[in-house]
Amino acid sequence: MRPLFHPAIEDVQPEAILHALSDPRRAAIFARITKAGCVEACSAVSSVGDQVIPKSSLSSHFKVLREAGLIRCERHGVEMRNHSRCAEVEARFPGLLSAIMNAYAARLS
Amino acid sequence: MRPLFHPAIEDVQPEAILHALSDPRRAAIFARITKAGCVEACSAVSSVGDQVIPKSSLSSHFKVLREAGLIRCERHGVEMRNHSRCAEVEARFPGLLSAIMNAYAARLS
DNA sequence: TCCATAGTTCCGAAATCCCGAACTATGGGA
DNA sequence: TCCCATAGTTCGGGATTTCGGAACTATGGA
Repeated sequence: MRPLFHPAIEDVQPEAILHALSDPRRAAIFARITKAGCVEACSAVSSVGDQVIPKSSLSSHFKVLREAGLIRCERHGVEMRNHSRCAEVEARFPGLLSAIMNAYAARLS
Repeated sequence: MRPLFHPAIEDVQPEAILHALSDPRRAAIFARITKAGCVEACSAVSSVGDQVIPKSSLSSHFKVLREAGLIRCERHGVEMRNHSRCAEVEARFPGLLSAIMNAYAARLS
């Protein structure tokens, strides 16, 4: 299996990050990966809140996060390990990710 | 003409803001309004960079920004005045807008 | 070799975006 | 008052994107 594409940090674009995180489910997935540092599998986040996400949709959400430069994915055996690239992104766009994640956390709903 | 809908600041959702600003043209429009405090008309921003935006598209971009809670629009005679709501949004989601606008400004391309 | 698990790809339906054309609203003449 | 010009919205339908079930691929273990 060919290695997955990951953009270099200098190629990461703000619009891609905003688009990726403008979906609350993707934002929740990213928050979980970031909090855990590394979530072992896509299937480890097979639901967000009480909402079950079909695995084809989940796969494309991970792809969007990966191509936006937010996570790094590598296969370990039969499963995928997803790492947050928040430190890199923070260096390139200071304050962006924390402000976004705080905004979601601050939401009442 | 009935007054335009504006969400109360407590109803403003992070995903709506991220979606609105994930389009570079909308982000540029919002930046211009914010910088100016108040841009007199939609037609005053009829192009972004060297790219001309048709007025039907422009109208819908303003609608997205307005419904996301980012701007306030009121008719003055034949034209519209658009005000940035950045102070309100800043109070609700601290650091969010400045981080986003800085991210766009930091982009090389 | 066969099977189970973990993800990806495919594809059709649904939703969204885009923009030209037609329409509406307002104010300024004549 | 009537007509026109300007400013912006709405409509319609074609293009693009998103969603998710079903089929497929990749890996490791029995």
